[in-house]
Amino acid sequence: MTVDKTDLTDKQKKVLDFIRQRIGERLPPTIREIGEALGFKSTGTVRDYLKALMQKGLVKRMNNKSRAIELTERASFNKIPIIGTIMAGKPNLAYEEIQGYVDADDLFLGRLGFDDVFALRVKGDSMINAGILDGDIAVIKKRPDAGNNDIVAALLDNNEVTLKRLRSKAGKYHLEAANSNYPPIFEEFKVIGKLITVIRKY
Amino acid sequence: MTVDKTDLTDKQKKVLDFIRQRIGERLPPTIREIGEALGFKSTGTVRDYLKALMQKGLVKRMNNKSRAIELTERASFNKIPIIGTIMAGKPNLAYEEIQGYVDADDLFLGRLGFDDVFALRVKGDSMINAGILDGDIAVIKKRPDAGNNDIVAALLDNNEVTLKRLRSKAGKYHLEAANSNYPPIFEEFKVIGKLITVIRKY
DNA sequence: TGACAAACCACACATTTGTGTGGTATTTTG
DNA sequence: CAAAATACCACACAAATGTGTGGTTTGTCA
Repeated sequence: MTVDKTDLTDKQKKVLDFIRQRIGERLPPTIREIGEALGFKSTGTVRDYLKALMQKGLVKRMNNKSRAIELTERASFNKIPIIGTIMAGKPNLAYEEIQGYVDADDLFLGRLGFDDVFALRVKGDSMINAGILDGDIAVIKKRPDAGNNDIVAALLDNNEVTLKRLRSKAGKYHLEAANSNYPPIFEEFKVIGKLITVIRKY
Repeated sequence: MTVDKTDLTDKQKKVLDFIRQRIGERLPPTIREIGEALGFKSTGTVRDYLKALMQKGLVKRMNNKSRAIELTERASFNKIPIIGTIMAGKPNLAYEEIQGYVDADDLFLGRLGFDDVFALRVKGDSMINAGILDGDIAVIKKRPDAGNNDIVAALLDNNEVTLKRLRSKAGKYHLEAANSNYPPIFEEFKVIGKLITVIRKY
């Protein structure tokens, strides 16, 4: 019986979000800080919530230690999910085939809302002349202000997601590989997001 | 009057390192946790150290809040300093011309000792065929186990630091660019470190 | 020499923080 | 319907934690 994030009640989500926010900002909160922030007048109330979140496996704690609240990986939003690979993407980017996580940090991502950011593992050599290699991690920002010459993740008609450079010619956009072996794409496509960071590990 | 890290005494460095370690692992420590870890029998001792570190601008605190110890950017080792540029490096990698910081995280770097890791901004196109472009950030691990075919940061005789691929031929090592416009380097050189990560921000 | 900083200690005290017990009311579920 | 979960509260208590005062010793610097 796996526990799903959707098992959480709205209020439990709010508590979890607050903890996540505080951990991201600085420090995990104390029980009373949680209560004050969310309007609970009793520490017992907060403890009830923490108990629920622990039972659902989203939170870990240490006894008798102040602020010793941790998010489990499942609950953590410091980690951007790596969804599928760029050449074999799904039309909707459901968090179904998460391959792993990339740690996001403000310095890399400029303090973005994590909801709008995800990462894809690049497959293939179609962007090789832009210095993007097979196996690289492409960090993409959704619903972007993508414009001419930006590198974008685009959804094609055949439900493939591909990373290409966006070009405009005579008012019409098309996609261009950075590899002369690949022809430009003039078919219908939808821009999913804009490439903001590339990471390669050796 | 700028404060330099070298202003710190050895003991102060140890305290700072411990705080940094704990923040990286999980939570900032309490005063007593610092004392226990470093063998101080009095909370007053630890407070003296925190006071010194605060005066030197390396640490910030909040009053009456448990574990409310923060490292300032200058002291933070979650941030890897970007030292100079790869083409204009200095023979000793003193932390003198730090251009900025890169956030390191275990997921990117695999929980390395930060002392051994630094970053360089790549200048030039000599590694372009390895997908390393002008302006990229190259994360380097010092004193490495670099071997044949690894990309390394190497110190040349003319005191330049350069990023190249290490090649062995007939038992002798030389450096090779990933760009046919640049000839291989057979002169004397010293391997400083090995490339472990490349980061590119758009 | 005297002033000062570094590097410690002891200990009392205030405040913060976590824990535990025992409630009430409402909603969900078998 | 009864049981369980959710969603709260009050309050006492213990433990953890930060603060403050007042020391000692050692070495450096002017």
